[in-house]
Amino acid sequence: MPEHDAAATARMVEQEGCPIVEVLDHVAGKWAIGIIVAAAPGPVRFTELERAVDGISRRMLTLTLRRLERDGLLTRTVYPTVPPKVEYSLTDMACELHASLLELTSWAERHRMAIARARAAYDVAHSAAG
Amino acid sequence: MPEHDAAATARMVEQEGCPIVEVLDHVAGKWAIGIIVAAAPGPVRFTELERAVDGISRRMLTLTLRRLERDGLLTRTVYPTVPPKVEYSLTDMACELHASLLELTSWAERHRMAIARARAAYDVAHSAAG
DNA sequence: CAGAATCCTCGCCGATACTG
DNA sequence: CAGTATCGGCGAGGATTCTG
Repeated sequence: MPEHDAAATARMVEQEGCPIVEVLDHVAGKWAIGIIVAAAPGPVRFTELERAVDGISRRMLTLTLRRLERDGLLTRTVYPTVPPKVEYSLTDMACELHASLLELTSWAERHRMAIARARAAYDVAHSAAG
Repeated sequence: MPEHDAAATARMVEQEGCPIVEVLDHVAGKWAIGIIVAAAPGPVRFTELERAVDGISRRMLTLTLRRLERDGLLTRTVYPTVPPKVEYSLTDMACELHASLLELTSWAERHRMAIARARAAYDVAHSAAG
């Protein structure tokens, strides 16, 4: 049983919706970004995502997929075959999001070196001096 | 004492830089987005940020500011007056990021209702049925 | 293949109190 | 005004094991 707070959920629907900070936390969360970007080209299977996202554990992949599905960003399609086959696709809502997320990962890729250097500089400055 | 793992930091600088997932986790983290967006128009003071970011505690504001400064996204300027005055500004690197983050918050704003509804729907579907 | 279940650890994060 | 210090709960998240 997930047992999410039903009262809180009802309040959200009747009022103004989900708090922005919570939306962003889900949608731009540590693993969600990679998953959405990886799922954008088309239906993707569980194991493909596991390889694509890099560093994610099976557990966190499952949990994040469930949360994204609950938020209406992913659709989950089960094919009752042996072995089982499950495909994840972005909803229209998530497709709209995809471009921004791509920009984000592109930015991260371009600046990862600069960030590493900034950190090292900060660390020496704040260990030697007070 | 921050005591970050110096060996790991050195490895990052010499090799390919900071892992993307970690960059994204910092830059698009729960509070970082709001802070960067709020600081984009120009130098912002601590208390302005505290009011702007909505829901953030003084502690998390401080910690997130420090982390963003360490990553080279914010510059912190202290004016030795009484009472003290501290201003935070985005670095060029962070300015580049700002546009993407704005798109993100805009998306979140537009879809918060839909997300709340999706959740409610998911919850009833997965409590009644198996 | 695509998970569910369990255990355990670590860091986020709020609450509170104190300071230059 | 702009922090720092400390405590404590709770959830993120890895490792491992089991399953239809």
